[in-house]
Amino acid sequence: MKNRMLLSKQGEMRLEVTVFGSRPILDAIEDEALQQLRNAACLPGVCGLVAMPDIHTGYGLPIGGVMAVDAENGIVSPGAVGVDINCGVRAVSVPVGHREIRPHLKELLSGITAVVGTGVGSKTRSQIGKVTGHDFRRLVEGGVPELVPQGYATPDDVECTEEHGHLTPANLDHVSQRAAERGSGQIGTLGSGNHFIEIQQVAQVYDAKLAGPMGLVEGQVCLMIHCGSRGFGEQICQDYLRTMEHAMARYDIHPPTKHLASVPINSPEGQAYLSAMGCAANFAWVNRQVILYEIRKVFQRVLGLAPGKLRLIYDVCHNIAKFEEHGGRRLLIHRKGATRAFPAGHPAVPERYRGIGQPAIIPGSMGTPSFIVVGTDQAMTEAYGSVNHGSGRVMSRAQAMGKRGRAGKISDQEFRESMKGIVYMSGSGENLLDEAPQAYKDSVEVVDSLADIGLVVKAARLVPLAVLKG
DNA sequence: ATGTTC
Repeated sequence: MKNRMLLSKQGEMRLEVTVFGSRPILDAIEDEALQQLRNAACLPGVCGLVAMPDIHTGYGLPIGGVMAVDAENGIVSPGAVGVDINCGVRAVSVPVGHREIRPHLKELLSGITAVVGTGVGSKTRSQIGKVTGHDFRRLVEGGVPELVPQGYATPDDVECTEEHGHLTPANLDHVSQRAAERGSGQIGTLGSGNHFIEIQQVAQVYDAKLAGPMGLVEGQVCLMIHCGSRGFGEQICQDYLRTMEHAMARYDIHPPTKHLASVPINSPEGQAYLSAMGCAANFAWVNRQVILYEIRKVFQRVLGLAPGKLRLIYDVCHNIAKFEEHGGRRLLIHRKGATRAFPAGHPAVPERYRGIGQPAIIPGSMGTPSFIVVGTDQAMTEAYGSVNHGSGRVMSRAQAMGKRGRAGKISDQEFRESMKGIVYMSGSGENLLDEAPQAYKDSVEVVDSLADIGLVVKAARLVPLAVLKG
């Protein structure tokens, strides 16, 4: 089968696993990532497991993994959701030509850094992100719709966010005090690592029927925000990994590694995790919304653009577990570094996109193209309505930066060459080599390896003009 | 990803 590899059923595996990718991509996948897939295939109630071409080794399930579990008899596993719960991306169309915006890129980036905290441990700078107590509970339990009454989100923003920016169940009573303390000062912050805010140019529209409803026009500007649930989601993940490690033996669950600690979905611990995970998911959507609100104000000040002109195309998460129906069965779909991309006609797709399919946003690495694609029936059948979430690393952070003498260090000159013509700033104030384009697979090849077999249809390719790295 | 080794 073209662009697919099967990991055959062996040992305790309950099923075979499909990995998508071109031949060169499949050949280069780390053995450890494949072993992580085989391990996950042993978990109770697992009824489907696939991996995307941006697969690489993670904690528990590899990044790029999609694990479907029977909703009645299956387990839930924090390691199959990811540490950064509802890490995700939103894309925004900006009705300005790229030539028009170029002289203002530096001013826009520095304007954004003044209101959006960046770097490890960054704290809220946005006035509207500074919430505590009851207000914090309201936001993480209610999500983006809670921002509408004060005008921090529009009904249109809500409509164009996955799950309308509000996942249930979400009850803060299932979140530790420590997680709430870490999270309450971090709404409206970018964080670090591969998180970024990028101003882009629409380099190519592949299909006007798809790009039209998204407001994407060749030569015009587009904006991307990539971040997650910060210390809040991380603490929730760590808390429940620990809880489940201790509880799972009571349920006679013995995964091949504790990194895949799991409990039954229908256990008190499983239900509590899903409710806490819901809070983290809502936190992340609120986080991206507050950042967009602040960015709209910066664009208004610098370019005189009314806030309503920056239209949210879509907001997708790529680290989450959600109940969905596939093939007549109710399943808990764990997507870890994988993006939901439902096809045309699916009721969860906003009305304006119902005829074309849900936009999925696939960022490249810093300096390389990003894509907006739509899901297909093929992706629904073969991958539980999922596509890749990015390019996927080929080099660890430590390798890229040459830490502890590790091989593979990218030279400063090589990095500068790849970033030619792009304005970039780092919120962390450190070197940017860990996120250099050379540390990632080629985003074009990754997306094409799915497009070539009909799992996605490309709407547009976007290239960076200015990047704020977290 | 992450107050980056509770």
